[in-house]
Amino acid sequence: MDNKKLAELLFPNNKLTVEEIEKKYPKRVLKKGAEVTRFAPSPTGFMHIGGFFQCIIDRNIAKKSGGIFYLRIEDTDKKRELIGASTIILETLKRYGYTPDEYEEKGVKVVGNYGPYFQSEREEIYKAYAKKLVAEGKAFPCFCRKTEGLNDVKEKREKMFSLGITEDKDVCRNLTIEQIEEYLKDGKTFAIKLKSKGNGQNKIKVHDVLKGELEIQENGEDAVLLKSDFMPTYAFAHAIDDHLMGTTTVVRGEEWIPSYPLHIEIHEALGFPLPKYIHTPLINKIRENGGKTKISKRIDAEADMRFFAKEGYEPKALIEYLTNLANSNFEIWRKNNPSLDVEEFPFDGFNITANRPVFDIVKLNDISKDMISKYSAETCYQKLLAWAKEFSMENVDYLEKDKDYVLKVLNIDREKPKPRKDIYKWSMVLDYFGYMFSAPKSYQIEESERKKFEEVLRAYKKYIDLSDKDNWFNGIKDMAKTLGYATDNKQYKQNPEKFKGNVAKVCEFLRVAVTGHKDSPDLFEIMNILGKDKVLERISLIV
RNA sequence: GGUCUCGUGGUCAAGCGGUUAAGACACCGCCCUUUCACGGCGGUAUCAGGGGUUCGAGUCCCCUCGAGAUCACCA
Repeated sequence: MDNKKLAELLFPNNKLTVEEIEKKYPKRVLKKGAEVTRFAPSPTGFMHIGGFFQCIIDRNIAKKSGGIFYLRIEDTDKKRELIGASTIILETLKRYGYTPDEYEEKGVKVVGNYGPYFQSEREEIYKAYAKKLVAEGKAFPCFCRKTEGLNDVKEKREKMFSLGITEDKDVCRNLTIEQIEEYLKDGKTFAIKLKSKGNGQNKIKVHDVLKGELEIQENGEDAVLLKSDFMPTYAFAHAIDDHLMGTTTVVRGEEWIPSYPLHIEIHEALGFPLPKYIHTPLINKIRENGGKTKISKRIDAEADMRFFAKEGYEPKALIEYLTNLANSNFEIWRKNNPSLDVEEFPFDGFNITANRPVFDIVKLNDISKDMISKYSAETCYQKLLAWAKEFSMENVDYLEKDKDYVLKVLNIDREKPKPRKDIYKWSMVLDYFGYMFSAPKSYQIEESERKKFEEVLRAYKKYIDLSDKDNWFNGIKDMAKTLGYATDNKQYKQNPEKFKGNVAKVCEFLRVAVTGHKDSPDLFEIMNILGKDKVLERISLIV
């Protein structure tokens, strides 16, 4: 068969040659050891936390080596594409301070010389390489009817599994040029498939940075390179783009390992050297039955990066949490360098734990609490306001009008050497300090203590003194003594039966009356900010 | 079903043939304290199981089991 003739037959209008393309994408001039990485999502919805996890690795590898981190949108499947998804992805990256070195904002701008960065705009490139492979006899047209609909595909798949078929050499590879000409004349559409030289029974050794050498079945399948709409498949586009764009290390999820041999064969057919591969572990969640499964868009809110924005998590807190998942020595570093930015951490992208981690929001909360506890009241206010403007408009007015009061509230137990650590996301603030804005709706008090509770409140009306903290407490102490409570904790502990309780108990009652809760920040601060009138007003609501 | 990956406390995990098996989160207790916290100190709890190799195994080998991923003209 005359392959050159076949190539012309199949691609009569594609004059762009591979040589011309290669000239447009010269080798990157970077310092020795510089790594080029990329994040290459398909715009099918929101940005997934697993994708962001990979971005952290990508960016660190590039940054630490003085290389390039770029964003490429893999929008070759029109059916699955969601309008606006690529914008969400870029916005998410920017929110976390991860603006790529090269990227494209559709209709706005292109940053970088290796674009277009949307695969749908690179059709001519893929066709040129496909044409070349056909001309070299390494690929062929397949006229088989496309499998329509997901159910058909699934059924066919199930059948193949049950039969244990590992090879799939396509019948169309044996078509004669006359047959092809005829099909073409009939207007039949075709896909371009790789003429695989592999054997599914053979094992080949492949290399992954994290897992080392892996032994997997060789690719034995005539995989589709160009779909019948002439858009490339992932495998084909990946090989071409990462070659042209100079990617040195491919970071992707470990779900790609099984198709790794295919990618290798495509690289070989194309004559491209293989980049390094890092197959990252998938992030899991614990399920009700105790098992773990990969964190999923459908059931886990945290899979969507927008969740953290909406909840008002600090971007850096999430970065630190995820960084720790990748490099667990981060915690020790953080302990030794409490004031450094996470960017300074000597991240090792080539040495990431191979286990599949379980996403633990409690741990994230802890990191976040610690971070926020170090902020000044003013910083808190600004961040809270920014969050409200984006996700809680109904509170913006109030926050702006009563800035001074909010600032006072935020300042409770803050800006001191050992600040309180309670706030971990901005969405919780107004609720958490709800009692500073309106009287509590319920009180955390047991019925058995109700009488004592009310007795204390009645008495306190006479003892209240907010002139300063000492006077305030002396007033409470005097009252406690009069009512039969211990004012000395040690005395109380020695003879608890002699007293109704200790001052602590009295404070608890007062706290509950004012805030509704048994736990709240410094009580004097709260009363002081509220003012004597409001405190008395709240007490009057009860007795 | 085939193939591959991964199994150290509840969770994240150090560990690379000899350790009292780090550390962090969570949990519990004590101390500090005018309350709640913060902080300090301490505690419970882990090598999936079974065989080897070795003077010695979480660490090396084999098997079993468990969990996960994948097998599309989706990425």
